[in-house]
Amino acid sequence: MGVNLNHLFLFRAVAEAGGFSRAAERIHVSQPAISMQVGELEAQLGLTLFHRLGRGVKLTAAGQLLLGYAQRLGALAVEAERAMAEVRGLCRGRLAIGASTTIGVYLLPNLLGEYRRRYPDIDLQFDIANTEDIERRLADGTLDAGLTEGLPPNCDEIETVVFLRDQLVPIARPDHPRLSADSKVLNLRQLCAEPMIVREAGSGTREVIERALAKRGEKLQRTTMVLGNTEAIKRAVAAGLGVAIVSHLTIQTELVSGQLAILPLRGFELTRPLHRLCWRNRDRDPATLAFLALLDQRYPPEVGSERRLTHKS
Amino acid sequence: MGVNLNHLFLFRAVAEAGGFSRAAERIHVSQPAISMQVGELEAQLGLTLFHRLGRGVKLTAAGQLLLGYAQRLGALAVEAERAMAEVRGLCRGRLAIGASTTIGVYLLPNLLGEYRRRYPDIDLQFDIANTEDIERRLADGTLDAGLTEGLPPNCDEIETVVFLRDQLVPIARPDHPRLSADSKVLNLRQLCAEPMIVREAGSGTREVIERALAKRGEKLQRTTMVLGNTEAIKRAVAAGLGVAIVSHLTIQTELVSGQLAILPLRGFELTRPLHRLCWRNRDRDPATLAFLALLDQRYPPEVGSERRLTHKS
DNA sequence: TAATAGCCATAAGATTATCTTATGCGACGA
DNA sequence: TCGTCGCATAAGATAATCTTATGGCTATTA
Repeated sequence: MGVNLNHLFLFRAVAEAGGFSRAAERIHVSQPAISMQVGELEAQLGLTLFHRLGRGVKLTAAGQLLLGYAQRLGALAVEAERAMAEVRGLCRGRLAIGASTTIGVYLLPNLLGEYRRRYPDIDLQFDIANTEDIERRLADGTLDAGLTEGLPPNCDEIETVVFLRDQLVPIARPDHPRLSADSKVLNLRQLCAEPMIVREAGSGTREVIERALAKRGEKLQRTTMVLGNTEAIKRAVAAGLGVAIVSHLTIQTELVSGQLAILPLRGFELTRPLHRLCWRNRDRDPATLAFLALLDQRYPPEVGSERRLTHKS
Repeated sequence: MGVNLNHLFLFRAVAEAGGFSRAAERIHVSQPAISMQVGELEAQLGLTLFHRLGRGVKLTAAGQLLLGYAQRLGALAVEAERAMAEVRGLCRGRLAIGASTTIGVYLLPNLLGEYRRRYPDIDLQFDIANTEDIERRLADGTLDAGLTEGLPPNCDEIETVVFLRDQLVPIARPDHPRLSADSKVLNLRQLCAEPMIVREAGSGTREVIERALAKRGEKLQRTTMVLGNTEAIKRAVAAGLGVAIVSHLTIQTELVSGQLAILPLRGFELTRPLHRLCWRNRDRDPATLAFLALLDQRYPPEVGSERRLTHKS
């Protein structure tokens, strides 16, 4: 057929070894194999590549010209293989992650820090966006994976797994009367009677809370304040303006520093699933696989949590 | 085995056609052939190169990276083949010819002019040197062919063919008494008695002359002048300082312009063989072959004139 | 000069790569 | 839910390539 890299590789070996036999020995093939390949190369090009001297061979003018190309082709091929090996070995690549706000602010930075430490050569990209955007950008390939609080998309190409159940907990200023030593544990009704700082209507978090309360026949009695930002809510609570229900993820620092405290609550637990979104298994590249592995290591996924559309099987 | 240009060519076809079947159709191979080659490529690299979507395929990140290399490799391979085709088609190459003085000055310029006209893209190089130098430079590859007056080298690697018998003729000023209308044709003894302008002792030309005369029992009687240069001899003869014996090749112009004339001589003819030297057949490149063909066309070689060392056969 | 060793070419047979045809399986659109 | 499209797989055929054995030519050595 046509000329391929093998022909050129053998040709180069001969040129550099100065003889067919020497080249054969050096690259561990039989001498006739070299004879044939070089002969075929010469036949296909219609040119003599080597002067056959008694002892060894010497390049012809055409051979010298070809040697330059053979070397360049060989070097390029090696470079290509190296590049591929780098992708395989996570020394090269790109990882683009999209996350919804809470995850993006309170969970992902740590995770990506660890990722960067493990694979410092991977180009890291990270965006905070709403669920809809993440879904769209996953579909068009702009993102490799997404982490969302919202409802998973109804698209079969995208795998959706719950990787963590986020606890929503009531918080208050540490000197809140309900936290005094002799105070009893709250029940749900008592909590609802507290002055409550909430997110705006339409917020996913608020909807989750209200739906859960409604299910228990309760509703918030005193929404003293409506804020559009979790951080603002935390500060308002820390200032003693009321209590609030927020994701456990968002208050780690404040719990440690004593700026906020969790109100003990009895007989009620409010969680929402956090979803890991990405393309189905066969299409993931190494950088993405490594990210998913890291995520699964930190937050073991719930078995059977994958949500997929109806299948024939 | 290893990755070769065929794998990459098919890979590229798929990437550019946007699907296995489309690529197969476009390059006239069966679709499974593509599946297998791309599959093997992926297996060898340990990477997925294409996202298999329902309809058609799409490059992965690794695939995009590889595509760049595949394109560069393909382009380089095409360039190499084109370069080889140019050498084959005499659109590229070098021709280095060495010649002894007489041939170099009076014969080769015309010949190389014709060569240049036929193959304008061949890089032409042309040196005048003595036979020994030419032989050496042929051996080390600095020259592709040599044309000499001297004795051929006793080297079996170099083919030596007589391509022309150079006539050495006696010349005189056109008003020389021996050229008058009623003068009779010279014989050899009479010529030897003329005042003769000769090359220095040791010159190849002079040796040839003296040997030939000695063979006939004659010798030059009156060497009036010794000059180291054929052109000087011609001018001396034209000035009426004597007669000389020179190569027929060197006096074409002067015969036409009437500056010199040939002395008719009876019963004696002096020729010396001119040799064409070059490597044996199997090692000649196209540019050299074309030169030899041109030489043979202008000066058909004597059959059986090739001189070679003793062989077993 | 003859014998010898080194090196490339060739032949025959075995092995490996690659292609083709036929078919399966999953995805998409009506 | 059913065809249709497109890739994957299997089996058999073909072509490319390798290896061992051998021959011829060249250069070296006695």
